[in-house]
Amino acid sequence: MKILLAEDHRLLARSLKKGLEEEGFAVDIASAGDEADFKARSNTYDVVILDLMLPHVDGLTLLKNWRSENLSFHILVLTAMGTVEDKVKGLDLGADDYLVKPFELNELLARVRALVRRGHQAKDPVIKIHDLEIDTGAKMVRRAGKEIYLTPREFALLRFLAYHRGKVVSRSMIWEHLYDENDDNTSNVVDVYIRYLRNKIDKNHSPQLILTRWGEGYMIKGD
Amino acid sequence: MKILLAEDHRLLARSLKKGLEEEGFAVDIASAGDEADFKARSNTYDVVILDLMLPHVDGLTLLKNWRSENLSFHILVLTAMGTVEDKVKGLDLGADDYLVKPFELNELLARVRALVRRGHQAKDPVIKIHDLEIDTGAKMVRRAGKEIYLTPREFALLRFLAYHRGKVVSRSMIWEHLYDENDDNTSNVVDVYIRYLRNKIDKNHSPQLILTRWGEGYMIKGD
DNA sequence: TGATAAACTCATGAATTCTTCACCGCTAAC
DNA sequence: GTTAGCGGTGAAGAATTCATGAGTTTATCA
Repeated sequence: MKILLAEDHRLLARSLKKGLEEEGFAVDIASAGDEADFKARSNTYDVVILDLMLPHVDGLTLLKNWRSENLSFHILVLTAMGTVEDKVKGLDLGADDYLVKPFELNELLARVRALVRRGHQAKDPVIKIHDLEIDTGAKMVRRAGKEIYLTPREFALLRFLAYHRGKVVSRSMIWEHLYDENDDNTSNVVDVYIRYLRNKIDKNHSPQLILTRWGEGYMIKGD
Repeated sequence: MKILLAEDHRLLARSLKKGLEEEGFAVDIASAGDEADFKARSNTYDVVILDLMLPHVDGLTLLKNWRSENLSFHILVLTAMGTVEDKVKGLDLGADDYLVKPFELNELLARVRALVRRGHQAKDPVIKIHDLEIDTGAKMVRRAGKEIYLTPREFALLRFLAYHRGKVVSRSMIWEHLYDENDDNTSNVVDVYIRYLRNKIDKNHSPQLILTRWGEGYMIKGD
């Protein structure tokens, strides 16, 4: 299992490397953005641990590029405490997991292991539900073969539903995933976006894929 | 299923309460240590979610006391990131599970469900009684293989009965576990919901699973 | 900076669920 | 057998949740 650790802070990087190695991983370190990019492309890593604050090339940029090129490794993003927006952007841009600094080594190890596991059950970046295809890499959606344009939020919502297909997801869960602040959520944005999605995806099609469970939340049809 | 949420931070408490309620739990909130202690002793909770940083009476103290008195609820401890010692102490002092802030709602819900299950010595999230299956995770009910839709309250009632299968539960017990501290009861709602349940679950089936114990309450058949 | 798209808020009506209430039938006890 | 109380039942109204259309703010990009 090979891991790329893109972390600028030398001391932290070295101690994480040590911890990961004790766990049996092979660890490369990149201390700047461009270096991380180069290494990520020239080796085959199982997991890339990416600090968003990197010199030379910004972590978010890397994330975006890697994802759009559909590289095979999973990405675990590290963000500093308080930079909430990074977290949101990170997840939107396709990080597989994130961790807020400061964290415990054990926590990091657990999550890396989880990502490695995930990576080995050859997963298709394209989710298919009936005649709906969601290409999570290219951010492309098709229904009955026809391409559909979704705005970023719409796509994020659809992906979240699709990821939990066959299960009811509550508004709170959706809200938490799409937004960050747990503010006095009196708004009905989620409902509105469900409607937008239905207009683009379910309208003039059957069966309806987006279902409502009264008092519980929404759900996308399973297979 | 009734839950006490001992969390000081108002906004977080409210949003967690909402999330838990969408899951079908009745949630009381305590925003200070002494309040939590009082409520925990004067109600019968299935799970107490305890933030260790509480005003007035410290969470660790509560934990220690409750444990030494062998109270019946399970305890899920919330700790702030980085306070490692808290975590260790928490587990040593007998918390049943812990969660480090910030956490995802999904994670919390999963753990609470697990604790509820533990409290009733059920390790399978699917409860089976004769040809009735209750999936407490997916909130799905089947009788004789056929899927049945239940409203949130109906499901909550059935789940409560199922967890106490083979035992008689009084109306007041049912009422206490289905509603939170802000509701007061002078009606026969429980009877009415029993009827709704019977219509959906017992009608046209045998044997009858929901039994009446005259003058005592209701009971669902054991195995 | 203005034009355009996206994100969000708000108000309203519809659908569904929740609760109450009145009345009836049944059970248990005298 | 009578009776007092308990539980069952149907229906109506209250309350909650959803769907929807339109308008407002915010972000994006030339």
